[in-house]
Formats: sequence, C-alpha cells, structure tokens
Amino acid sequence: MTTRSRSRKKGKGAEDARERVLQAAEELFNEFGYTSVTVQDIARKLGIKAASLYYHAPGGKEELFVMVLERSLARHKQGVDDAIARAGTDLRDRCREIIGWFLSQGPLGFLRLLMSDLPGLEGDNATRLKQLAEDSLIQPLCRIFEEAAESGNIRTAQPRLMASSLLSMVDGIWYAATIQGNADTEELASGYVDVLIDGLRPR
Amino acid sequence: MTTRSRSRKKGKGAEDARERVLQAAEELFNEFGYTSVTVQDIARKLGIKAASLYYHAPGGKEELFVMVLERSLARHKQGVDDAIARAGTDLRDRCREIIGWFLSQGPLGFLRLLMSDLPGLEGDNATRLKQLAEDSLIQPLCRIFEEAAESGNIRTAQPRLMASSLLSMVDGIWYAATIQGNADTEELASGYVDVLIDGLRPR
DNA sequence: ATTATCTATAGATCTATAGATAATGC
DNA sequence: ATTATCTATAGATCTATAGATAATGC
Repeated sequence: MTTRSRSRKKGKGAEDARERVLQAAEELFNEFGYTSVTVQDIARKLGIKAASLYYHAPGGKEELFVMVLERSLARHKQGVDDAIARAGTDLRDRCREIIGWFLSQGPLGFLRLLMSDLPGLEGDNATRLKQLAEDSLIQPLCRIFEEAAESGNIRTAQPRLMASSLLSMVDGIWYAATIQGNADTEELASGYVDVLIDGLRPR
Repeated sequence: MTTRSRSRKKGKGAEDARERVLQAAEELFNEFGYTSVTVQDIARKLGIKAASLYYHAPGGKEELFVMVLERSLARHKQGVDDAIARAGTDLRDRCREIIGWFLSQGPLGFLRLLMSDLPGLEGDNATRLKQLAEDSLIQPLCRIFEEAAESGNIRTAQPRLMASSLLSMVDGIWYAATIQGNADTEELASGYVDVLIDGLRPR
C-alpha cells in the first residue's frame, strides 16, 4: 500500500514531466529531423538548461529519440485504427479520415524519418524502429487498399506504394498549405483523396 | 591568347575536380540531408582529408551546399523541360517521363530539403533557395497540370498540390523499391501515374 | 527526504585556417 | 611555378556527467 501510494504520487508528477519532455522533443524532431535538433534546443523549448534534461532522459539523445518515436508510432497506429473504425468500409471515407488524423498531428516527415533519421542511429535501433514504422504505419494502410481490392472496389494496385504515397502526401499537403499561406488543408486533402480513389477505380 | 589557353587548361582541370567534389557532396546531401553530412564525410568519399576539401570549397560547408543545390536544381529544371519535350502533349506521357528523369537521378529528398535542410541555413540562403526550388521544380510541374486542365483533359485540381505530390512520390517510389528489395521503379512509377491521371479525369 | 533544477566542466566532434609538403607541367 | 594534398591545431558546438542548490512534501 505504501508502495502503491508512493509510486502513484511519484508516478503522477513524473509522468507529467515526462510527457512534457517527450512532447517538446517530438515536435522538434518532427519539424527538423533527428540530427538537426540538439538537446539544447529541446531544453530551451522546455525553459530549462540542457543538463537538466538528462534528469528526465538519462539515456541521452538517441534513447530520447527512440522513446519519442515509439510513443508517436503507437499513437499513430491507434489514430489510424480509430480513423478507419470511424469511417466505416468506404475507401474514400477511410482515406479522408486517416489523412485528417495525420494532419491533426503536425508534420510527419515520414520519408525523412525512414531515409535520413533512422540510418543515423545505432544499428540495432535503426532496424528495429524501421520495422516498427512498417508495422505501425505502412501495414494498416496497406490493409485498407488490399481490402478494397478484394471487394472489387478498386483495381489491384501496389498497396505498399499507395500506403507510402498517402503518408508522404501528408507532408506534401502540409508543405502546399504552408507555401500557399492560408490554404485549407482539409480541402487539399479531400481533393487529393478524390484523385487517388477515382484513379484506382477498376477499368 | 595566353590568357585563354592558360585559363582553359587551368579551368579544365579545376572544373573536373570541382565536378567530383560537387558530385560527391550532392550524393551525400541528397541521401542524408544537410545537417547529417559532415565535411569529413564528403572528404572521405573523395578519398582526401577534410582540410583538403577547403581547397576546392573555400566558402565552407554552407556555401558548398548552396553550390550543390543551385547546380542540382538547374539540372533538374533542364531535365524536366527535356522530359516534357520528349513526351509531347499527353499528360500521362509527360508525368512518366518526368518521374523517369527524377528516378534516374537518385533520391531527391524534396520535402526534407524544403522543410528541414533549408530552414537551417543562413536566412538569406534559405529564402533564396526556397524560391529557386519553387521556380525550378514546382512551377514547371504546375504548368503541365494547368495546361492539361485548360485543354479539358483533366478537371481543374490543385496544380501545386499535384506538383508537390509528384515530387514527393519520387522519394516514395524510391523507398517502396528499397523496402521491396528488387522492385522495378519503372513499374511502380507507371502504376502510380496511371492512378493519378485516371483520378484527374473530368467527371 | 525527494524532486527538479542549476553551474561547471570533461570529452568528443565538427568546421575552418595556417603552413608544410608532394606532385605536375612548363 | 602551380596545383593539390597533408599535418597540426584553433575555436565552436555538442553530448554527457558530477556535484551543488533550491523547491516541495512529509
């Protein structure tokens, strides 16, 4: 009981702090990439000194990045699952909901993550996280294209290519919206999904 | 005349060396991004010491990156123009030729360039190169979608979004081909272009 | 007492410069 | 003589650790 109450109290405060750290780190890593972000940047965002960051992330920068990524991939997997459940069985609705989810989460930097960030990590982490990204992001998206193909709603295209297309398009929309200033991401996304779905119709 | 012959001889050797340096730097920057690549990496690839690199690139790392980028953007602009000329007026052929061109040039890292590499540069360089990328890559691609829309072959979609879609897809295809091992990039590209074009048909 | 920060600093890495040295072409 | 490299090294930045100090909760 003492253990429980102690660990609860300790846990609660610690969890809040841990959340703030992971959140700040995630935002910076997502926007600028692993190598571009220094621990000082993260500390500055939190309003503390770089050395203080090591109290919350004793494993250092790479381990912090790993934690950030595992957390964000898990969240995205859940977000995609929820989006699919919300959308029902229609592929167009599913794509819209999924892109809507990702756009609500800030820039993803999917290809930069896989092609630039991960290769810089220690070998073990690199392969493991690459696999995790594959399982968390690519696979669920592949499934919806495969399902649609099975039920004959679309012609059998390369599901994996469609999946990575959808993911890179999140950043493409983010960028297009940035450069066009005030552009409505919802509208851009919806227009793009229409192109994709119509283009996949059997012929 | 002496000036000419001297400058020609000097120029020729120097140009070759300069080319090798720019080439090595470009490959590394494209694959891993500006911040991830050290001048030592570039020197190592050239088989020389890091200090020797400053003989060829006296301006240092950032200026080298700027030269690399200006050169590669000019080449890509030319490559896209040639691809369009080769393809004739059909949008599908044009897209195929354009993607074929980019795939022949290695990974592009388009979104990483704009969203992660450029913001790390000195303010002047950042805005200028962003504009140059816009003019060299986005604009020509926008044009072909606009033209196709004017002639009624496709419905008027967001041309800028289609342009950045095409560019990010180059990396998407690169990645999909990597993960699928031996996948044929030509085939992936062709399949994707079909989806895009069919999806853009007026309805 | 525990939790969360700080200062000070070590050690590694990175960019860049200075000056010496080898190779090449007249 | 010119061209292209090298060694040595300065100075900046970055990651990380040690130990002191302030704030918080019993």
